[in-house]
Amino acid sequence: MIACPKCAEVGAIMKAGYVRNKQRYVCKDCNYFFTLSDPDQITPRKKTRRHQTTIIDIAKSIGVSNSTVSRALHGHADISPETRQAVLEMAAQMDYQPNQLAYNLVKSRTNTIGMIVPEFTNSFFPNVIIGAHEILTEAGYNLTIMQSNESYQVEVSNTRAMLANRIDGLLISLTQETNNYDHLKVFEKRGIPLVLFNRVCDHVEAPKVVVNDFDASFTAVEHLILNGYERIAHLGGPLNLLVSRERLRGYRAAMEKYGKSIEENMVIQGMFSQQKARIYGKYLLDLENRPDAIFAVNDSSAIEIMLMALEKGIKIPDELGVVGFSDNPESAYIGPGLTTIRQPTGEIGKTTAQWILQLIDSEEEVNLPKQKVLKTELVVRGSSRRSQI
Amino acid sequence: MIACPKCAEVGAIMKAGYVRNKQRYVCKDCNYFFTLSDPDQITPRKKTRRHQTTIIDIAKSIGVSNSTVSRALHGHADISPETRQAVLEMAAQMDYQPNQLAYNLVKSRTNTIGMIVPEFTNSFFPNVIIGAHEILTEAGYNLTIMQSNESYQVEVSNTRAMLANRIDGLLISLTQETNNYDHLKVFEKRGIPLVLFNRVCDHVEAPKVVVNDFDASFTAVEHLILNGYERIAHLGGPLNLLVSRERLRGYRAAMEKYGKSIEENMVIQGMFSQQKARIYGKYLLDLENRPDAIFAVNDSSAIEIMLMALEKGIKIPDELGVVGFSDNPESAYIGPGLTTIRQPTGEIGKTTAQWILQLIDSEEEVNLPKQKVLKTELVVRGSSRRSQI
DNA sequence: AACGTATCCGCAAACGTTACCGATACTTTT
DNA sequence: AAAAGTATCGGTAACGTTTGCGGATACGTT
Repeated sequence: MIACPKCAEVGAIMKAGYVRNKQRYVCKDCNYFFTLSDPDQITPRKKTRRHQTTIIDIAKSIGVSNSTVSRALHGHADISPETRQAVLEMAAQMDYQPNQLAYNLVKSRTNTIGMIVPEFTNSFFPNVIIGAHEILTEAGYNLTIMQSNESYQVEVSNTRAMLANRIDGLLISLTQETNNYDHLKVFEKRGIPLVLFNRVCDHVEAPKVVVNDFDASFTAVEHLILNGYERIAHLGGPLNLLVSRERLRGYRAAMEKYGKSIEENMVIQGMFSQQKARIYGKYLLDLENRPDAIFAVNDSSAIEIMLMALEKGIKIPDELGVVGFSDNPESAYIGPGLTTIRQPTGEIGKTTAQWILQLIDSEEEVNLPKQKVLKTELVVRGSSRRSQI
Repeated sequence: MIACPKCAEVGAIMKAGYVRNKQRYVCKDCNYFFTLSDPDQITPRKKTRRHQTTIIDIAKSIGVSNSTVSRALHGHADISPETRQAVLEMAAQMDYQPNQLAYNLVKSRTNTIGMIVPEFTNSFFPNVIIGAHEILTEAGYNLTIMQSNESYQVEVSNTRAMLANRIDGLLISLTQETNNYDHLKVFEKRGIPLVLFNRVCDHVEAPKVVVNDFDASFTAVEHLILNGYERIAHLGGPLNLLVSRERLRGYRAAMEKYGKSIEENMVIQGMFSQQKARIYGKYLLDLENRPDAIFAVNDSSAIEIMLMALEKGIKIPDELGVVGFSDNPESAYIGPGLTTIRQPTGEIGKTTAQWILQLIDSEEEVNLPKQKVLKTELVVRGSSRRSQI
């Protein structure tokens, strides 16, 4: 018969339904509910996962407490040289690897900086990453990178993941689609440092690292004008990005300064993509009265246009001047080299990283400048160097 | 006077040393040790860090237990629709973000795949990353990337960090310096899946994703030979990398097949770096009897050599044929386009990622093939297309 | 009534570390 | 020798989740 595990009574046991497919009993005497543990089903959940040696293992094997081990491993004070030595040796012997997860949980910090970039296809962001990586590694931080793939949705989900993983700070360059910034404001609210770079926006209270897009754009267009081009088109980026607006402003300013009239049908703001570049390029080159120069928002668009022009037999730079932006590696090598604006990509990364580190260290509100503007450089190559008229 | 906090005795209090620079007392009566809490130093560690709402907060505010909240949030069974609804609403209202760290700790998994690459400067690895990223994101995994910067030391410390962060799997492409593989064997021992790609090695039991380097190399050299080049030099990579050895083998095989004698002073194995490429290039081009073609281990080296040759007035492809490896973006645009081997970078990334996912899912030992070889493609451009003799 | 069943929820133990607060056992000073 | 100081160690509560195991209620069935 079945006996009550509590009062050892035998007579008062009654069935009392099922729990998880196991017969359940109740002892009417002591009102104790119970099920019979199935002896067949011994150790039902065995540790399949190999056990990683923990601090406790070390502690046990040399007969000290885990707090002692912890302190010894971290070179803390309050530990005698002998025990420290013993702990370190045992740790090495047992092949101990600290569990960062537990550490992170208790310290509420991860020593990890997150970075979200829209794309990897151009050389720009990889180079920024290299710069940031250098600084962060030096400071003992890890860098985890995500790619929003120019999609707002992905960007949002990326920030969520970053948040869930409790990164100590976020470096982000926005998607060309991004119009809503609530997902960034969450970081402010949580007090997690945030630095925007390159593709920045207003509407969010965070430091920004950019280049002097206005000046660069102005210089580029001025350069074209000084080389005798008159009817200069601008193939710009999406206007929700500050970069695009600044470059547009620079373009307009330069045109205005030199008294060139802007033909509005030759100012196009579009998305970044090869396909779009082809479409807009075709449009511009097929115009009744086509421009004699094009200032494009990036090198890949510029190159796309150059290739189309060459195909059509339009001579560069004589019949068409082209200037790009960013100085991709291929730009130096294409037909007549592509004149472009070189951005200090490594510097951007470094600056961004340094800034986030400062924000993390300084508990609250250092009054740093809201924005840092790095200098670009006009690289003149064949695509715009017209024999002076 | 000082009173004992326990027995309220006043007479029997004596000093009893210091703890952390604070005077310590003992009550001789009840043998109770204590320190005086400094009233000035009120709330010494105030919660500067903003409190993030936890599951417990939600539980309290709607009067259920935290286990109920947890189950509700995860769409578990055993929760009534009403409570689930209430929990979800409250979670949204309180702006709850799950703490992945705690989750990771209890589940012993992080849903994160680590990736270590030697460099970012060429387009190769970024493209691999794009491919891997796509697959992993789709499967709900995060990808965290580290850069070993072609340094063995950094690679080791990267693997340590990955280990500490308890990644679920590692994708790695080795440094050109890497000769010791103990840091990878740790992963085997721990049962953490590992996939090598591109820069792989023997000596470690893990799946490898590579391209058909031998065939590619053979094809490239054969192509040069068929274009009438006779004295073909090979600028290879460091021989501890399998890639380098395979490419060298392919080179030798092709030369042998067509009865070309190999002049051993024209076979150079060196490190990947622009500087080295320049040095070796100068050496080759300055040889008494210089080669009439060069097959280089990568495009940047090849381009470096092309530029040097052009500078010296050596005509490409007539006086010098050049073939590279990888098809960097700039290779299509340089002077006479650079003939090169296109690698399926995206595919490499995808394959690697798919493989690690399989390894994670299948508990132990699926007998997958040990190695996957992807196909490359010879891209013929101007640098090797000699007018047939 | 007495018993059986299904549904829903709570308790509490992990997960591995850190850090606060004491507690020993000595050594030194008075 | 008593009192005070020093150096070194331990106990244990967090950190925020998940989850196995039971408990409790409500309802259906003999």
